[in-house]
Amino acid sequence: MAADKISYKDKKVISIGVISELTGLSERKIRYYEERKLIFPERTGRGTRKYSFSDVETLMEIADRIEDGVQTYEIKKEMTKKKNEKMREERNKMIRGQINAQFNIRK
Amino acid sequence: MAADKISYKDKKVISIGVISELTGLSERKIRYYEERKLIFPERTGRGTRKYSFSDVETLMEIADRIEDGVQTYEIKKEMTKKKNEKMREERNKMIRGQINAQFNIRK
DNA sequence: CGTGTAAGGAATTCTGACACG
DNA sequence: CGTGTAAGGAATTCTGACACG
Repeated sequence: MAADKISYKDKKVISIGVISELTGLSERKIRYYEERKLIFPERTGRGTRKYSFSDVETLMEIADRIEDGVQTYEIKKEMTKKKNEKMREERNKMIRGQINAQFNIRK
Repeated sequence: MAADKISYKDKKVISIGVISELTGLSERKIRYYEERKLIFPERTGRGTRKYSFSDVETLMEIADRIEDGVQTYEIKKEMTKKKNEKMREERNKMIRGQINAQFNIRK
């Protein structure tokens, strides 16, 4: 159930034309942000890019940062930082969970 | 928030080629089920069909029924019936909610 | 009835490049 | 650096039709 919801948001099924409409960004911009490693579409068998709803959100954030005059390289650093913070959080949650499990076993 | 989740599942953004891959159905079949009013894609400005993740689920159900030898007309009736049941349920929930609200006001 | 296929056109997407700055 | 654009090719999608049954 929960896995289903994740898959809708992250499943790469949207073509660049629709992404362009959804984000208001030109296809040129979208391809350029990929070149700068800010976005990672999948490719179909014959090379067409496919994006997810998550990618739409990421692109909106990128567009905001660009508007603020931030360079793609800086944006990439920001995004990496955010991702690491999230991973640390997840890890801590897991460790806490395991500690609790230990206590429960001893009871 | 809740509205966001609905929008991902029901947002029509997927082209027929991807839908074909996702469902394993030929494009011919997918277009035919539309002709028989079982599925309702949106169209982009220039006429390209766009489907949602909900449509993927609906198509899988249709494929199952077809495999059972059920005709499209019957499938349509089944789907209409199911939809009506769901709407009755929703309505009852709402009425119950309003009755509860009435009681709360009197308290 | 449900589905495959060949047909021709229109729209989409792709890449590499030139341009401006 | 970020983005527009013209260029040419390849892949996608669309419709209406013929076929089988």
